[in-house]
Amino acid sequence: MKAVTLQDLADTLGVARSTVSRALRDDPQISPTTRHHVRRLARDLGYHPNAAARALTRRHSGVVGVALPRSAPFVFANPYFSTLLEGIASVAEDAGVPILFSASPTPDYERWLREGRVDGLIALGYGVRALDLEQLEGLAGGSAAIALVGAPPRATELPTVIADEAPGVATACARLAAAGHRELALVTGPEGAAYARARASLWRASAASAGMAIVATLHGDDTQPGGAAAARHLLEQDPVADAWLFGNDAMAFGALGALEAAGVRVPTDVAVVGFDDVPPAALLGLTTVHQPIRALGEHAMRLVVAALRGDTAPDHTFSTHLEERRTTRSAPSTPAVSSHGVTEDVT
Amino acid sequence: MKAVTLQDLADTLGVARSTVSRALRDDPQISPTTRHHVRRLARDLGYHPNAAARALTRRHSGVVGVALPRSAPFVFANPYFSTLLEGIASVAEDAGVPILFSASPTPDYERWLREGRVDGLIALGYGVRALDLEQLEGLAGGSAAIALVGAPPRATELPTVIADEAPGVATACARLAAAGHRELALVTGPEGAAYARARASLWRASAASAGMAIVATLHGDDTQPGGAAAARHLLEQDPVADAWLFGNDAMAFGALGALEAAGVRVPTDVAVVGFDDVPPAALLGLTTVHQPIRALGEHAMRLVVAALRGDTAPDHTFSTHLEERRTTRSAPSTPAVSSHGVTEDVT
DNA sequence: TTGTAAGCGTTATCAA
DNA sequence: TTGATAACGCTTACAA
Repeated sequence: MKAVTLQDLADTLGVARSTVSRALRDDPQISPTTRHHVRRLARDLGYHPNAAARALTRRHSGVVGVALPRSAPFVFANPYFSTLLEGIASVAEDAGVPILFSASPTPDYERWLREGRVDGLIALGYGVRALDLEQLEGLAGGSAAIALVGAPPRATELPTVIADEAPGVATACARLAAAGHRELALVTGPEGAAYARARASLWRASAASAGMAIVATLHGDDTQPGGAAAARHLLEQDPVADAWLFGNDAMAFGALGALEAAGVRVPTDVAVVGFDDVPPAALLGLTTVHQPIRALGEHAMRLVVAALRGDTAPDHTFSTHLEERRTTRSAPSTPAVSSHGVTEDVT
Repeated sequence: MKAVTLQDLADTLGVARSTVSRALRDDPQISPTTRHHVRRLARDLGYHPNAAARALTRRHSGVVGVALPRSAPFVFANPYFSTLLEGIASVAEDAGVPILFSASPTPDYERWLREGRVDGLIALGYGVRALDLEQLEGLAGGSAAIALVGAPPRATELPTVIADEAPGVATACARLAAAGHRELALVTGPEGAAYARARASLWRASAASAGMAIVATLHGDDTQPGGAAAARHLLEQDPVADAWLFGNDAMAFGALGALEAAGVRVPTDVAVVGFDDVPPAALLGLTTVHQPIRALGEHAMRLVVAALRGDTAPDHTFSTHLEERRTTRSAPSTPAVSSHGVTEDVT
């Protein structure tokens, strides 16, 4: 039951184990015959190089870690992360790089880098706190290949993959204004999260310049139940805002369910706009700000793979746009009902 | 930029590195003072044990591999796998076990085990072929901790986590029959997949004993577009079966889209039943056979973690049930329209 | 309680 | 082209 080692091969072949090692790795200076013999024996005996020993001498593991921002139930229940992982994993697959992950909220990932368990790291979203960021920057100064996905808590030199949210938000506001909305409700992400704050102020600014106001702001937790709860709160207000903006699609899904349960018609009574455009959004006909999630993941892994090879991958700027579906109403074709000039807001 | 090693600590402290090693690991026989000194220095210098060296001497890595059945885009686009991973990852998180994965279709995982890269393995679904199965059985005879999720291609001694599909399917057929359906269409999974074949014959048998017949069978590819394509085919038949059974929810989602595009009303014109009950199914109101996907994943990881510790986890049988939602019609409350005796089929 | 020394399985350097 | 041999960083008998 013991594993076959290089020494075993060397012994039964009567050669030095360095010879075997070389034969197995296409070392240019090795006789074709011995190479052949060694390989045949290796196959016959089922030899597999020990990963730990190899990593120890080579001083790298060939593995890339992915740091998830929260615990497993949250991350895997959220299609945003699945889609990000889809992008990450598909590039990793092509590059032949195995991925190590743990959903632990503890910053295990920094330890992994230091322990040599992984050579590179992709840190997702608000899993990165200001404190960790400093550590990561130090590590990156060494040989670690690091990429961040999503807005970090502060400006950093670390390669960061992010999409410009302004275009999508601006279009959304323009459309909402054109459809006659004037007072909106906003359900943002967790209070502490930098990205949520940024997104919220972007919505506010865009709404203002489209001639609308945000009359109610709630903090959600980025989950579907959280969105449902927010919806119930919003429904209690008087008057109820007739267009609701969400910090992500998951919350919008929850709200849609709550709205249906309450017998409120969408988009007739209230319009709903999500954020991210995760796959189920299309299924449900949710109008949402589209982010190229999968492409973000792909690019992050590409950056890391390139850094691992000592190369540097080209930078790329991602954008967003509005995906208009069935949870918002379009601008009235006949301006009969609305007041004059309303349609001027449309871009 | 070089990493701090045990030797470094030993040198600056003037002790042997074995002493340092012991002090760092709560070795019972070590003086509290030296232990304290060592630990303080370790913290100050930012010492982190090298994972490769440790794995090399300890002969295990502490990592568990997850073998995905297909390539990344397929796996992560499918909520079934996300949910499975949710269960797997949440148990792993509690146990402090990192997860290594690659979505490569090649059986890399068997190599991983032999290379000592992972100590245990969870192989998902039809990623396991008959050939690999033999290898895995051999490995499990050694010290490898292996668990399978989903029906393997043939009977095996390997711990397998699976849900009994019969109850859910039986109820579905009973309800369909009660609602007046007599001729069904079935869209199964990939032709070669063992699980798809099993599921198909279960549907056939259950339908028959509920007095219905399956008049059309199509092979889908378990994806949403595949389901949409299947739906278009089914719509061309004459007459169109008025209840459609799908091998998984993803295909049912695709079909629902195609049906809507074709202007066919669900469930009035055709009833749709999915399989798995992935999260979006509830969102869409899809009637489907519920599998406890997350629990399956949790249990698989529990089996592996237990095996890693030399323990043995309790066996558990999972079941299925029908989740009735809006894509099937219920039995008529007044038996006026249907012939006598129809409602007798209801359990 | 601590030190010495022999591995763990591989790679790499230097001779031969 | 091949062979010794010294790392790589840690653990673990066995001594002291």
